[in-house]
Amino acid sequence: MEITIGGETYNVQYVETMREVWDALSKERVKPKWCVYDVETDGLHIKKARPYIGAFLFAKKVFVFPTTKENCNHLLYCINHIGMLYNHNINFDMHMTANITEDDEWPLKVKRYGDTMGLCRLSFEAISERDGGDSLRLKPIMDKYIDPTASRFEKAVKKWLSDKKAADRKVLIALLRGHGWTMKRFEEALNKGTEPIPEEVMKTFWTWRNEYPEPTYKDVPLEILMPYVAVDAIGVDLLVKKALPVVYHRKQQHIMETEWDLLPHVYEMERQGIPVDREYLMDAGEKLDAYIKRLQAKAEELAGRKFSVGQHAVIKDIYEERTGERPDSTDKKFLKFMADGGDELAKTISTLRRLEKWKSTYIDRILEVSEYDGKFYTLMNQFNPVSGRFSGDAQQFPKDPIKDENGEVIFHPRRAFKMRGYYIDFSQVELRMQAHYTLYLGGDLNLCRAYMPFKCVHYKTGEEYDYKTVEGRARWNELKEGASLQEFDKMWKAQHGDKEWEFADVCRAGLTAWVVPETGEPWTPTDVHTMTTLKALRIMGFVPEEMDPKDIKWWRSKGKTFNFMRNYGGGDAKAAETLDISLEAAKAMNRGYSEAFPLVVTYQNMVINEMRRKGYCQNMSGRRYYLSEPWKFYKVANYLIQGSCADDLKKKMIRIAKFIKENNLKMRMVLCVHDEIQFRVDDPAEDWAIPHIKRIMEDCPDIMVPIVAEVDFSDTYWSEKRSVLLV
DNA sequence: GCTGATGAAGG
DNA sequence: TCCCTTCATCAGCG
Repeated sequence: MEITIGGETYNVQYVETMREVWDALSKERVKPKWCVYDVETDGLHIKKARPYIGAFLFAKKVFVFPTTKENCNHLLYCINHIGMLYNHNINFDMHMTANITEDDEWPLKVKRYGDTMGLCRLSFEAISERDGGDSLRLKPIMDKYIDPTASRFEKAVKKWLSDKKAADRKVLIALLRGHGWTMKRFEEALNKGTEPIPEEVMKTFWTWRNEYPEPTYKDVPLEILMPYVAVDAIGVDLLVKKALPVVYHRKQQHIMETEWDLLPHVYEMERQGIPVDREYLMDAGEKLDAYIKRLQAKAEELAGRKFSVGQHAVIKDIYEERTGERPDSTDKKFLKFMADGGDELAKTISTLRRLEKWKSTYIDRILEVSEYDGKFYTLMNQFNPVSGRFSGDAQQFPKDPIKDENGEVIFHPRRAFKMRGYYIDFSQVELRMQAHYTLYLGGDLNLCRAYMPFKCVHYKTGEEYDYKTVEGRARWNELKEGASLQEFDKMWKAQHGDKEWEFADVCRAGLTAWVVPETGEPWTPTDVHTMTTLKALRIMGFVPEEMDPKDIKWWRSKGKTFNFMRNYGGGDAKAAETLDISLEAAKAMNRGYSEAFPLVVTYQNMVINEMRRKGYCQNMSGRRYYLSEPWKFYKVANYLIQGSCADDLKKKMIRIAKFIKENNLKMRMVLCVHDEIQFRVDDPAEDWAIPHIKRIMEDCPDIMVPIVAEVDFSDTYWSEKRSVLLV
C-alpha cells in the first residue's frame, strides 16, 4: 500500500522475513544515506517489554515485519549496510531489540546511531515545554511540523479497539441479563463492593473474559495496524530530512556528532540497572504505612473530618471555617506559616504530604519496577532539557532519610540501592563555570578567588598565579615547601576526628603557597555565600561582628539560596517570597550580591546584549541557544553555564567509556546525576582505575578555573557512600 | 483518559 | 523577569 505524509509518498508492505528487505536493499542503485527502525511493544519496562512488530525504512520504502529473534538478527546486516540508523528516542529500540534477540550486545553492533529527538533539540528554540516550548514527543512534532493528518492511522487503530471492546461488552451485558443483573449493578459490585456477587454470575463473567480477553494492539487487523506502525518511521524519516539542514545551518554538527557518539554508552548504562534491596523497601514500607496511618488519624481528629492531603479545596474549606478567611493556597509556605503559629494540623498535613509522596515514589514504584529481576532500571533522557543536560527519574532521590515522631530513622531511599561502587562528582562546577565566564571580562575577583588564587602571588618567587595556561592552573593548590596534605590530614584527624576537611581549611592553616597581595595574608578560598550575606547585612545596618553566630548562620542559609536564585535571574520580589524575608532584606541581598560579584552582573547584561544582536548565544562547546522572544533572554545566562557543564560531562562520559573499554575493565558507569557519575566496581582489583577516571573528569583545558572532582565510595549501599582521600 | 494545578524531590 | 527537570494526586472536562 502507499501512504502519503506531508506530500511525500511511501511504499509500505508487510514481510514475514528479512529476505525481501535485503533484496530490495541490494537493488538500490544509490546506497541510502540513512535508515529508520521502529518497534511497537507490549510495555515500557526496558528489560521486560517485548516488541511484536517493527518497521524498517529506507529510500521511501517501509517494511513492516514481525520482530522475531531471527528477523532482528538479519536486520542488523541491512542496517550496517546502510551505516546510519535513526529513530525517535532510539535507546528504547536498542533495549527492545536486545530483549528479543537475548543479546545485550546487539545494539552495540550497529555502526552508527542518530536520534531525531536530538535533531529536534538542536533545531527547536531553547524553550522548555513548561514555558510553552515544543514538546519532544513525536506525535506533537509531526502534528506541528510534518503533517497534522498523520494521526489518522492511530485514530483508526484506537477506533478499532474501542469498537471491539464495545462489541465484547454487549455480549457480557446479554449474559448478565440472563442472571437478572444489569451491567451497572455488576460493575459497582465488582469495583466498589456494593453487594456480594453470586458465584454463578462471577463464573459467567470469567468465562466471558476468557473468551473475549481485553483487546490489545496485537489483536488489531494487520491492514489497520500496518500503516499505524509505518507512519512513525515515516515521520522520523521526514524529520531527519527537515531538521538536518537546520542543524547544519546553525553549525551544530559537532554537537550532534558528540551526542551520537554518546548514544550507545547511554544504552549500556541504562542496561546495567542498579540492584535493589527489596526486603529493605518492603520493611520500610510497612513502617512508613503505619506512620502515615497514625498521622492520618491525627489529622482527621484535628480537622473533625476525613480528607486527603491532596484535596486542596477541602483544606481551604477547613481553614476558612477556622479563621474566617479562605487561604489562596494550601502550599508549603501557608502551612508553615500556620504551623509556626502553633497549628498542629498544618504541621501534620505537611508531614503527611511528604510521607505519602515518598511512599508512592520511592517505595511502591521502586518495588514495582524491580519486581522483574530485582533491579532498578532508569532511562537517561539525553535530549529533553533545553540546556543539554540529561533528565530522568533517577536524578532526584532524596539525600536525607525520613524520621518518625520519635526521631527514629524509618526510611532512607538511597539505602535501597546496593552496589559496590564509586561516586565521582564535580565540586561546585556551575559556580566555577560562572567564574570562568567572568574571566572573559577580566575576572570577578571574589568569585574567582573562591576557586583559585586569582591575582595572588607566590610566597617565595613573587610570581603571579597564572590561570591562562594549563601548567599555571595546575598549581592552584600548591603548598608551601615542606607542607603536605597527608601531614595535614593526620593533624586534622587528631584535632577534629571524623569531620572532613576542605581545602579552605588547609589554606587557613597557612599552608598555601599563594599570598593575597592587598593584605599580605595567605590566600583562603572565598565563601561566596557568606560574602553576599555579610555585604547584605551591612547594607541592612547590622554589624556582623557584633551579631550572634546563630543569626549569622541563619542569614547565610538565606544568602546561599539567594545566590543561586540571583544566578538564575531572580528578582527582589520573588526572592522575598521564596526566602520568606522582607522586600527590604531581599533588596539588600541583591545589592550585596552586586557588590560582591560585580562582574557576574556585567556578564548577565552582556549575554542579553549578545542575544539582542544575534538571536542566539553559544556555550563553551559551541551548543547554541536560540530565542525569538526578547523577554526570555535573561534565561540564557544560566543556559550557558548549565549547558557548558552538561556538554563537558557528556564528553567526559565518552572518554571514560573508552578508557574502560581500552583497559578491558568489568567496571561500568551506571548513572549520572547532573554533575556526578556513579560506577559499579565489583572487583576491588579494578580500584586502580578510579584515580585515572578522576583525572579524566578534571581535565578541562578550556576552562580557566580549576575543576575538581571528589570521590566517594561505598561497598554496601548508596546511602553509605563516604569520601575517599586520593592524594 | 486527558490536562492543568499543586506540590514532593534532584542539580 | 527563579534555571533545568520527574513523578504523583486531585479536580474538572469531554
